[in-house]
Amino acid sequence: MPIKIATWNVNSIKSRLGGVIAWLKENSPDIVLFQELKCETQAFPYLEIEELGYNVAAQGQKTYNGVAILSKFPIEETIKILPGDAADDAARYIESVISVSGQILRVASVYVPNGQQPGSEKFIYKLKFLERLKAHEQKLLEYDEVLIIAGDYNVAPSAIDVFDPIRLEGTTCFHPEERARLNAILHLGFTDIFRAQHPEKKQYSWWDYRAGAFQQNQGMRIDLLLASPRAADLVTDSGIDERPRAAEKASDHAPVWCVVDV
DNA sequence: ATGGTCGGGTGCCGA
Repeated sequence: MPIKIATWNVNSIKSRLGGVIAWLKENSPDIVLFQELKCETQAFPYLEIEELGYNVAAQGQKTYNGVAILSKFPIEETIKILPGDAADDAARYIESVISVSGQILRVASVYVPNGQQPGSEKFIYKLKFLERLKAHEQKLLEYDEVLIIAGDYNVAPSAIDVFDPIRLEGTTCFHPEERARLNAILHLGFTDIFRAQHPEKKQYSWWDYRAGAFQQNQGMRIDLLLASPRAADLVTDSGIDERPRAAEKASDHAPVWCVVDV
């Protein structure tokens, strides 16, 4: 049974709701992973989303961050924090077990910190967050499940994933320390679904609002769907839908999707 | 060109 899974950094669910609902209606993804809700949990537009046939698990906070999981299938259990740092209460991680006609699927929506500038305190927090994510994903791999951990990783994996790799080398989202930590996650056995399916394709998932970056296609591929070995074996299709990025009042990220035949 | 444009929330911060 083909299951369509999408990840999308919406950059404020409340200001994006019309476009998000239109995209959900047009594309009918079965599971959707949101980042950057920018609203508190109780302010999530549950009614409007549930009306489309989704169950919702959300973890928000005031002003910043915020992640959610939408599923047309029952959500069995959910955790709302990334283990490994009890002092970190930022709403950057949510993970659910989803039951698809008797089969178990585990998905997570992750919003990796942007990191501001290399060397800054926020950059160190980003690197530590990626290490925490690796430790958790390593544990999850032991379950040998169909597992997809997707979201805004805020790291472009390789030179092909940024519009000017020479100029951008060493800058935020394309720094060797970030790539090393993302690669450490991939080396656990995760597959970057889009890249595995489209080895040569230069396509981005994020474009800066400033300086006409989208119009000039000056972007980065920082929104990733990472599949466990069992999930990777079931992927039949994937892509990045740039159309919503061209719309009025667009998020600066495009949705990235895949199909898993469970 | 070391800028620029967004959203949140009400002064700037984060991206």
